[in-house]
Amino acid sequence: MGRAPCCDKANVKKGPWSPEEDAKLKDYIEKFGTGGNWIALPQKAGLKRCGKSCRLRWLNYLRPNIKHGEFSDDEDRIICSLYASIGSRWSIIAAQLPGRTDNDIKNYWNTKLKKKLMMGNIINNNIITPNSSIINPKKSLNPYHYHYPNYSSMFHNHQFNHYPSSSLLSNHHVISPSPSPSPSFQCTSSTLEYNTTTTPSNLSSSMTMSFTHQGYKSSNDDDDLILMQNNQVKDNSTLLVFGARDNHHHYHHHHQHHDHHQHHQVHQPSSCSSDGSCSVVVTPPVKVEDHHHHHHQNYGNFSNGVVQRIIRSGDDDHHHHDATSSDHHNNNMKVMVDDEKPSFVSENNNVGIWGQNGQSTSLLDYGLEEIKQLISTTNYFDDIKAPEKDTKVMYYYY
DNA sequence: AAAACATGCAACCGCACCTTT
DNA sequence: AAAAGGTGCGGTTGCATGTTT
Repeated sequence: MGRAPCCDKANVKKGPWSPEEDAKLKDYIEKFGTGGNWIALPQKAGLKRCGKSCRLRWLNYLRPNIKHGEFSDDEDRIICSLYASIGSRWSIIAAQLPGRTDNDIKNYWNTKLKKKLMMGNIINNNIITPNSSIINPKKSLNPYHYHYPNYSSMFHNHQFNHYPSSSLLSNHHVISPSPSPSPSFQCTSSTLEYNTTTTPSNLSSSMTMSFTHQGYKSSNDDDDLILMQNNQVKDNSTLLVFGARDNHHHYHHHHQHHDHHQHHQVHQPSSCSSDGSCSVVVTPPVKVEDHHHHHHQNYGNFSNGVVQRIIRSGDDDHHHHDATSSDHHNNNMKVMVDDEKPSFVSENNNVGIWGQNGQSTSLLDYGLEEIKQLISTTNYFDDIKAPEKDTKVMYYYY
């Protein structure tokens, strides 16, 4: 049995708003406010509209300081980066863009920005042939140390990377991320308590790799840990891993993993490793301002196109209080990177969140490729499937 | 010129969650 | 404690407009 409709559909107007309706609604709200009750508002305001419709019209169009029109480069970057870190939580993303509505951003992303990202770039010819094997990042680091003022500059490069369709998911290429100076930002309460300032200038390269499951399963079937294979990283690198194992199916799969409203995964890139360690820690996501939720879904795994955090060990993790499924066993998974086959080990303490010595990397510093990766493993190319056991992750080397 | 197709965007819908009774 | 009411979110739809054939 479904719930009762919020209004009498038969006596309610639908479709576009007329200027008269707009005026009525605007006048009423400016005089009396919403009264905390959208359902009752249309009747009081003399509108034959559903309360939800009034609310939407007000929030998305009529309320003051709504910004329409072109998105700026900065806005693009913020949207991209936040999308990479928290997925399609449009309301949260909108909170970072004054005057923009979630609906606006959502539409913009779906119709333009995503396409820009997928089609409009690979940077400065830093393309490793699609069929190349795993790249030794050491050889790739320095030559690809570029800086871009913003995403827009990348969009305009138009140096297309003509992937064969499936290679988007399975092959390896090196790009230069966009270590642009990014604005710090603060989220409102109930969103991300995140306030950061700087972008490392030493971000040097990134690459994608494929990984294969090695049979590890956590207690939760969805929490597949991964092991790297053929990894040749050897230096003081710190890695960021972007998980994107597509162990679900199509379009909707990530939605069920959104515990939307209160859970917000925070991706916390690390600062430069300076202690000689090659270790990387996969931490579970952070739950922010969660006063209400008690069921946690899959936030610690590599599905659903939401980035995972990988940060170097040795730092304080004062935010790490959300026991997601993947860390029922271990608070963290640690990836040891060395000459030999790397492996995960548990790491139960000293998890760095904000980087070392107060240095932090903005949430807004995701590279283009990372976002593309996320797009490609969520819903943009539904027809492209990774092999069953493959997992795509993205690395950042510092 | 007009039909077909593509695009962008405002608005709607169902659902999950929160609050009130 | 449970049901009902209200809110807000993300996904989807439908239409107006633009573009291509």
